[in-house]
Amino acid sequence: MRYSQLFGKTSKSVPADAESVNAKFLTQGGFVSKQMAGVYNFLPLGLRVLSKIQKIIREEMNDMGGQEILMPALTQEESYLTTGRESMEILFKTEIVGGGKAMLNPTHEEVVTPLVQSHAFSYRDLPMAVYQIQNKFRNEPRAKSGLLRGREFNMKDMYSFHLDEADLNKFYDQAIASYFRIYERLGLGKSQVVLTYASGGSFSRYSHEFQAISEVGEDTIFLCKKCNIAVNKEIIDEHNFCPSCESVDLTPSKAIEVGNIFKLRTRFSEAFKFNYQDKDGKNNLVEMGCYGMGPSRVMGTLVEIFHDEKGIIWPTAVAPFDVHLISLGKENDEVTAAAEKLYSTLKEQEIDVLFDDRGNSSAGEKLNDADLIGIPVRILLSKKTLAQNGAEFKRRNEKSSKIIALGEVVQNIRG
RNA sequence: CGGGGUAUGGCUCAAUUGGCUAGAGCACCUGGUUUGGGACCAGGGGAUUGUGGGUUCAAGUCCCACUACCCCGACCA
Repeated sequence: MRYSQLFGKTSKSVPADAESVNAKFLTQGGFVSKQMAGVYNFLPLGLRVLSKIQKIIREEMNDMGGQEILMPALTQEESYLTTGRESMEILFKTEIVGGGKAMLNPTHEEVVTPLVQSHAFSYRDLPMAVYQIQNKFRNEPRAKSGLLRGREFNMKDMYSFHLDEADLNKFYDQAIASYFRIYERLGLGKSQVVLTYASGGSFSRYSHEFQAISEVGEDTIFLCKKCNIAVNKEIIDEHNFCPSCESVDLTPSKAIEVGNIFKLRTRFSEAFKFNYQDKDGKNNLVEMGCYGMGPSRVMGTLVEIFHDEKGIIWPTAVAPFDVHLISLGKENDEVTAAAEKLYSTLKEQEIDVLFDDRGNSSAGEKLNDADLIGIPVRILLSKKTLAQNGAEFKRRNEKSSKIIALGEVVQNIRG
């Protein structure tokens, strides 16, 4: 991609209302553009990052047997009356012309439960799990912090259906492992995302949150350093010890919730009378679990965790491009020619490259933009580097740069 | 939903006690110069000052209402 043709340029000044780091850098870098409070447009750079996050999540969900579907954003009021959740304050409600009401789904239990019910009748159809990646709508009293708390936001939600509690428990534990693999691939290790015990609702003792340690987080968790797990505020109010080792030595820490899983048990199958028939011809309620993770919030979280004063430092797996190629050449000079040639070579090698081909921008402007956008590897061509028949190679997360031979650029990028 | 703050070209800001044709920087367009950390010269386009009322000879400026946005808190199956 040529930077000169990219839709969504960087800007030197940032809107005064972009206070949080993720809103500031993502807006300034041309990744997103705010529509209204808590609602964002994703521009080409931003969509690339979001898609990469979704791809990783999708692969792991498929890996644990989830089947991807797509449910509607809009659902008739009746389903919410069935579960008694029509009174949730965060529900966006709208009138249907000709009568009736519809809701913009804040989560999809009201959709997925009757959907699966209409296609699964026998114990032979279970267990199974479906998931989708789709936008959710929540009428938050206060949207805040850029992508961290929105009114419309991207969400992966998986729902699992089981014959009994034991099978639910087994799948639930697999989901925990799967979530940690996702965070790991996103660049967040076990010291950065902590399994956190939260209140379980009426049918199970605990639910679990995945909390990314960050000063800007709106949650406070209480960390047991011995077990590397935490409890949230609700739990600490009930009993102030680690649920695993019962230690009382808990350290408070601010964190961003980047995942949340629940054992729903029969909360929804009961409401919709979702029974299956077992071997003996007896009807039993289906056991359910749900597993949420928000790609857009994850994206904001990554910016909050991986940045410096100049801009974003994307983890390799989610960076919008692999390489940021900068030419400091003039129109029709040898530097420009060499950069064009290198750009073609990189594309031929299927390396995803953003080529800053602007002829009328200063070196400083290009270098600062590269730091702001945060692509992991920067390759720069100038008179100086060409004098050595080379290119400058610099990683975004390192201070130093080095000159490498023009013929070895590809292997340096891959190495 | 309670408290605090803000609203002026696309963006960041200015405009004296209420007083002349609402200024500047960035961005954008034209021409020229320039290229290793946000260059320069010349010219140019772009605003009914968030919305609606009110006071006044005169309102960006004062008053009232509303709306939007940001921050703190509450809320967050």
